[in-house]
Amino acid sequence: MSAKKVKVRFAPSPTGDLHVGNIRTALFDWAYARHTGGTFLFRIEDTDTTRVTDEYINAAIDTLKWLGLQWDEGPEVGGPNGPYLQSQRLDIYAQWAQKFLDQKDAYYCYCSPDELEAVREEQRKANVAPGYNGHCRELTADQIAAFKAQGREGVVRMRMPEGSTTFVDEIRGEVTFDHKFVPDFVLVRADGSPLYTLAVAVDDILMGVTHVLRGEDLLSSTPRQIRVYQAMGVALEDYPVFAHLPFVMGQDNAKLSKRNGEVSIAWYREQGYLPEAICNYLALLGWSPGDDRENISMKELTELFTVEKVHSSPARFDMKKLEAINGDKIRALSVEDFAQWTIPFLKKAAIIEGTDAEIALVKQALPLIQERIVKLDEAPQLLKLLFVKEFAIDSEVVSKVNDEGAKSILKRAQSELEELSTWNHESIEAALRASLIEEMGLKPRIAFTALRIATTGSTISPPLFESMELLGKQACLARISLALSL
RNA sequence: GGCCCCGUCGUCUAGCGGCCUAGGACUCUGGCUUCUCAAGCCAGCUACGCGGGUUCGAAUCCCGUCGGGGCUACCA
Repeated sequence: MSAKKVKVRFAPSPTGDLHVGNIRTALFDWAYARHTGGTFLFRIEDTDTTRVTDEYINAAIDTLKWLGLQWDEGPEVGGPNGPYLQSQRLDIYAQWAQKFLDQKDAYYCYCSPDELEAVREEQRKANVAPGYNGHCRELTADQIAAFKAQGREGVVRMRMPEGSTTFVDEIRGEVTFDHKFVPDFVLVRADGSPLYTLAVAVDDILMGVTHVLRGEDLLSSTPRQIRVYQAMGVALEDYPVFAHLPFVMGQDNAKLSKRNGEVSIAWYREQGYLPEAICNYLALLGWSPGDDRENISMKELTELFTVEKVHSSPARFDMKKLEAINGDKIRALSVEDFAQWTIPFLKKAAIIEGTDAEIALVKQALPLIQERIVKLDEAPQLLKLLFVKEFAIDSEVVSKVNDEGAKSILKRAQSELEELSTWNHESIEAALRASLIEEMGLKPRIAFTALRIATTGSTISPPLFESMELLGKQACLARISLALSL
């Protein structure tokens, strides 16, 4: 391998929201670029105008930023090899296509889609490898004129010579494709627009990409890219290094889809997964540092990541493990960072409006829930007891504080708490234990459950005494009175 | 069908000829702790797809087989 500076590209085709598989690829691309001190290039492959939209392009840019996968060249930041949207590079592809035609590496093909499909159908019936049959390979000028007279617009097709293509995949080793199974492929549509096969190869060369780390679904298209390099006159040593990453599969061993798990990163963001957790988890799918380490920061990933440690076998996506890692990352957050992440979720759930007083209370309460949640979107449910205007006990547990036993507990607690001069969780707990547990002889579980329901409205809450402290004496007593009046 | 890729606990993985009666993590089960829920701690279950070789010795090398996946577009 040459000593030239590494340049890795992430080049999605935004035909939808970026999904788990895309992100895993982006993460590895980014990590490899950072590990080697190279350049991370971000390119948008929007040659399929029927499927790519501006909305998806913007979402992709936004997602990469949110994840912290900062690119050195690409949309918004620019760079020496722009533009980085293929839709803005059409003239470049047209020039190369023309050059290939001039060199006779490519030719016009006038077969209609229906005719091609008919050929393929015949091949399937005859049990022959389906593919272009070379019908228009050697058309004469007269034949071309005849097609044009019929009003046909030709596509530009690349001529695949006889023989085979062998390349070294950094993950899989040497791979060979016999050209018998790589038919002449289309570079330019009849409407003059380029296809992936043309654009990807031209751009990787023109942009100086040294390493192509991409999904294994593109493995079998590699001989076609190499054919374009040859037609471009690229020297062998200037071909990029290929490494095809294994798939991320869904729970049922099918490709990840809506059916077998949420795939859109936007969904994970809304659920309250931290980017660091997503990246940490995804890093472990198809790669490992080689030892038992699993808690890996972004910085550590850039230090540890090598292509040699990437697997060749596909990995299944496991939401449970992601949740576990997310919980770990949440617990590791400073209160300040945890607050910054959580406040938007509280606002969105209309638990708080965002006043200074609310924020101050939130920050006091957050340590109580930090080890109790796995996703940020669980925070509103646990904290709402501190902020609700119209307090009400959850209907399904109301019956538990309705009976005489519960009322006697609440009455005693009420009188004890009214007497309390110092209002903090230590004093509250001390007073209640002395009266309810020791004097009344109640089991803590019984006594505090009744009180928990009365003051927090639920059987599940942050720690009781700390919650009462934050709620305040007045509110606590008001809620206990309310429960007693039921 | 053809071509290509892949195959260690349920899942992610460690392992690159002897350290393996196969290690870690998640999940699950049981227990401890406990004001609920968590967190934490302890314990347990469960794997080298199968069949042949090579070798003193194979999860590790070779062959076959079975299984899974991708591609087979004027998608990427």
